[in-house]
Amino acid sequence: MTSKNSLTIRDIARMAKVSHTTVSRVLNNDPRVQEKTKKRILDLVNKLGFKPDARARNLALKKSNLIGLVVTDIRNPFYGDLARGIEDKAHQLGYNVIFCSTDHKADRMESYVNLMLDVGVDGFVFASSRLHEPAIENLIEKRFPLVLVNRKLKSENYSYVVLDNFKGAYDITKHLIDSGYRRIAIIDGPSNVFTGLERLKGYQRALKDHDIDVRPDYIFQGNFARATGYEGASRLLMMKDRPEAIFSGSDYIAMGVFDAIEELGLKIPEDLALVGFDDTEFASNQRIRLTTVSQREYTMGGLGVQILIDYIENKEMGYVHKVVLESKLVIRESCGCKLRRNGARAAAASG
Amino acid sequence: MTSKNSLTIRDIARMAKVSHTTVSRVLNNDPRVQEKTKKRILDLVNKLGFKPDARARNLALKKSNLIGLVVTDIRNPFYGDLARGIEDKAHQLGYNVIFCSTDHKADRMESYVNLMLDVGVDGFVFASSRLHEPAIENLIEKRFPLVLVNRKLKSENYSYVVLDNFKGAYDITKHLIDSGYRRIAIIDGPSNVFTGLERLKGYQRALKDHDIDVRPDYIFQGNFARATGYEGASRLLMMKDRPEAIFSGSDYIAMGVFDAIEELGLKIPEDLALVGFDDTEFASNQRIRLTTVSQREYTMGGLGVQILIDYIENKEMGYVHKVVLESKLVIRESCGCKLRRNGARAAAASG
DNA sequence: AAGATTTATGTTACCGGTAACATAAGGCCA
DNA sequence: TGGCCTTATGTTACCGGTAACATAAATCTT
Repeated sequence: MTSKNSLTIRDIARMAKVSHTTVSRVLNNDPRVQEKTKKRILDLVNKLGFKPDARARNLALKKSNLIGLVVTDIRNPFYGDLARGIEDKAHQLGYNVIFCSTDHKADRMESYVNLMLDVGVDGFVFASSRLHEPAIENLIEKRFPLVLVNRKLKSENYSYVVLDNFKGAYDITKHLIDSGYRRIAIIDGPSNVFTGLERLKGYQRALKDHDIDVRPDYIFQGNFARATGYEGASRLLMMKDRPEAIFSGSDYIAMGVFDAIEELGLKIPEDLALVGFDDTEFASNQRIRLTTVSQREYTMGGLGVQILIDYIENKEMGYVHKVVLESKLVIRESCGCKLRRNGARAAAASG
Repeated sequence: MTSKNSLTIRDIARMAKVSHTTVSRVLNNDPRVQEKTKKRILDLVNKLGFKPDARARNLALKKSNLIGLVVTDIRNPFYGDLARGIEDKAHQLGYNVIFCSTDHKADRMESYVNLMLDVGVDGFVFASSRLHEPAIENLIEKRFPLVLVNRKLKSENYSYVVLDNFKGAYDITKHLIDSGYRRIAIIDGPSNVFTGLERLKGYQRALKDHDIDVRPDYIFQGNFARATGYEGASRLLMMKDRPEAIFSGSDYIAMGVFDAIEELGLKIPEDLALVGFDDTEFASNQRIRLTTVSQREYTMGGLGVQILIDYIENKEMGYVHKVVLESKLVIRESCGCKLRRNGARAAAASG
């Protein structure tokens, strides 16, 4: 072969003096073939290094064993972890993964979905989606196999695997409150995205439950990226009554907050308590020690494809799986709770 | 459709009262169709939302427009960047990308290559490979389209895009020397991998060129991961005449070095100078400010696929492209050069 | 031992596109 | 006005697998 293996099962058949169907049977482990015939064919196949053409098989079976993965940006380590979880499970189940990054742009979403549909993917894992996403809703309506991971839409008629973002945000905000902070700001992703919205809600609810005013000027929204953290922190820390604590909607945002803080010469946690969300490698670095919320994105990804493939392979049972994973608070140093525990107790008692 | 669009060009043809070939022609913008016939067909296609079956086309054309990307671990941000560069360029050229992570395990490499071959990829981008990699060498021999990115094999009969790793390592080591350090250790990836080997060589050569002994006990090798950095630094910093400076073969390794250093209560750069390689987001964080070597992995990825697709589409001109990109030193604070410049000048003059 | 059943294998159609090769109709030219 | 060329479209085969159905030989029944 020069690059296309030009041998076909008919060639093998001719050489083995059988019909091509028999060869096909051998290759598919069909029991209806005599042992010695099977051996003769297999020997030839091995000797010649014959590989059946996947394109032909795909066509005949109407199947590609390909899964489309849609993320916001594969460069973001969060999606890297997710992708790896998906990849491992998919390979284990005999599927390959094709991916694309939408950057949250509607037109990219649209065209990538079409591109992947063109390729003939058997199903989709969407890890990027706004709360309202026509391209996805369209597929759901057509009952095309798909699952959302770390995302939800407004509607509920599809399968998803998400973390309990609301609770994660609530818990970490509460942790700040319990540590004695009152002036707590949030730098978050957009609220037209599930995670952004839920984290904002969790934050707001935690404040309300502890009789702390939700100040609009303590809410900064952008995307989940580092630049947003930098801008948000720069803005917030210029205020006359600047916050004592910042809850970043993602560790990546927190990274940007660190950028700003170092520039301003402030210390964490002494001058500002900072917490994040995701528990990325960055957060666990000993120089950073960011208190955050653990996501288990690898697990989410794995669960997601598993559900998807299940659906692809037994689509008659078309019911929907909704998985909500528990969030877990990961307490390190950046929240300053170890410094302020005593004050916290007092405050909690009075609240 | 339930998930498989069951319309075919023959259905459209029947409705438009033409032959299926005419429909095929319209879909492929073949000029040999009358305008009004074309319009009639196009109207039907749009009205019914007809999409030609990619599997059938793939079979007929012996092409899949799919590229296989092989990385070590997609979770590693370095590969994330690379993947994104590849993805963007591939999409732009009408290709999709399917990926897998080998973790540098030979059997995974072998089986993933086969899996992707099964899918029918038109070519490969290998961003993971040891210096000797039978699975890849095998493909090269068969003249299967492929390109290596950030990796080379021992042989030279294939296309690749790499950074000048030797020079990058040389320069950054020299920078440490110029800053006045003499006891310089290295924590590197394995030397059966191109990048690991070249970086080690660059380091050694820089020392030799400045009449500094290459001490074997200052060389710690593992993989390019964080844990290696942690272990290496822990070991090196326990030595009686511990190094004044550490060159980490990757920023990710450097991250592990930070872990160890914080635990030991040492300061960077006062107690230890630290430099990395890759210029990841971590390195540029203001809390970290790691001096490192910029890789331009996004660019490398893009160039890589471009060469690959070129080859796929005009394979007659089967010659090989060898691209070596310039490395660039990114000087931040972790190397301590700003503190020691003066001493450095003196040392350089005497060396 | 004849008919029923099982086993091994072959024949043929099909999946849904593309493409080489007809063919029929209209325009052009001498 | 008949032959030639061009243009629009159709016929048929093909890409390389899978699968339903057919058939022939071997084995099992009774």
